[in-house]
Amino acid sequence: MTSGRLQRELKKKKPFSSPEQEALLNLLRTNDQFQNRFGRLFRQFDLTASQYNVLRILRGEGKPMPCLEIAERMIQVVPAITGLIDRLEKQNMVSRRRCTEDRRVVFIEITKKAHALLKKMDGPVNDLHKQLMGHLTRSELKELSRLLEKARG
Amino acid sequence: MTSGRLQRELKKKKPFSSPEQEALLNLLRTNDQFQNRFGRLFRQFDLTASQYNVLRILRGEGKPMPCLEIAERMIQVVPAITGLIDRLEKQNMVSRRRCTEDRRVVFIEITKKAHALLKKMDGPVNDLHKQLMGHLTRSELKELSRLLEKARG
DNA sequence: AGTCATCGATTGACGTGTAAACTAAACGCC
DNA sequence: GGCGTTTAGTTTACACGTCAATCGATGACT
Repeated sequence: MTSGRLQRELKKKKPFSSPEQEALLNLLRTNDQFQNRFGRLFRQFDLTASQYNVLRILRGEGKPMPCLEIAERMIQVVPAITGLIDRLEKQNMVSRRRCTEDRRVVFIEITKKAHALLKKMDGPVNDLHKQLMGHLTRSELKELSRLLEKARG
Repeated sequence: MTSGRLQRELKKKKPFSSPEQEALLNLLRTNDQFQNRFGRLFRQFDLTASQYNVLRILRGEGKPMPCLEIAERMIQVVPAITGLIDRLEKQNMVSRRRCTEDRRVVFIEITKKAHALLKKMDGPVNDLHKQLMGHLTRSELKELSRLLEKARG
């Protein structure tokens, strides 16, 4: 009976009403647990998960990006980006620059300070990836990714 | 090349540095998408996901519960529960009652109004479960649960 | 009995996610 | 040129989630 584990974790009395429900709750719970772990790691560097995410996106792009494009890649609702950028700007992690051709768009640029911070974090972040997922075999990881993509699709 | 899908979704230029990272990001993304769907459903009934969760726990238990026990089952940090209960109480979904033997603990009880609301929501919630996960076969669902439990463990 | 540690719950400060309404710039089209 | 629409970004209001600090009630120990 492998299906008892989540039930036990939730101290649930009745079994799950369907495998769909069980998989869903497993997903939510695993995600929650992992996010906590990452949150704690990021906090050691005075960043939140979202802030780290923004910086990663900017580094990956390699050049300044408009606000909206960042928001899209984060699947984040637009208004939230403003405050996020505000706080990063206050910490000198990014800088805003108004585009001259289209004065509606604001370009966000990552600073040297942020670059250095990210570099310092790369090791620990990768370690955590390995720690959270490393005990799955390579084929299990591929299968997990496949199932999640199928679920999303 | 099945691994291209998430990369495309994130408009990422470089491939993932490891299967661990890819699985992790797939997890985060799938979770996010599903939470949005549920959030939208709950909002139609003027509830948030957390509030619904509290009510489900209370209904499942079948009798009043102390605050702390609810918090534990939600994996939620304790202080957040207070406000959550506050809002539910304001909507007459739960009621607080101080325990007489140990005056530190506060028992939370679900109201008839909440019971009726939950009953009305059961159908739609189950439908959404099916919609989100129903296109996976039974054995895929079991495998997904197994992998997630293993990842957590 | 008196003091100290612990426990259940709460409060306050901060960052974030969501929706709705708004500003300002750019575009489209006559 | 002028008018409406679209677009990028912001503000505001509210619900969380997290941490640190608090408060009253209980328990434990001497």
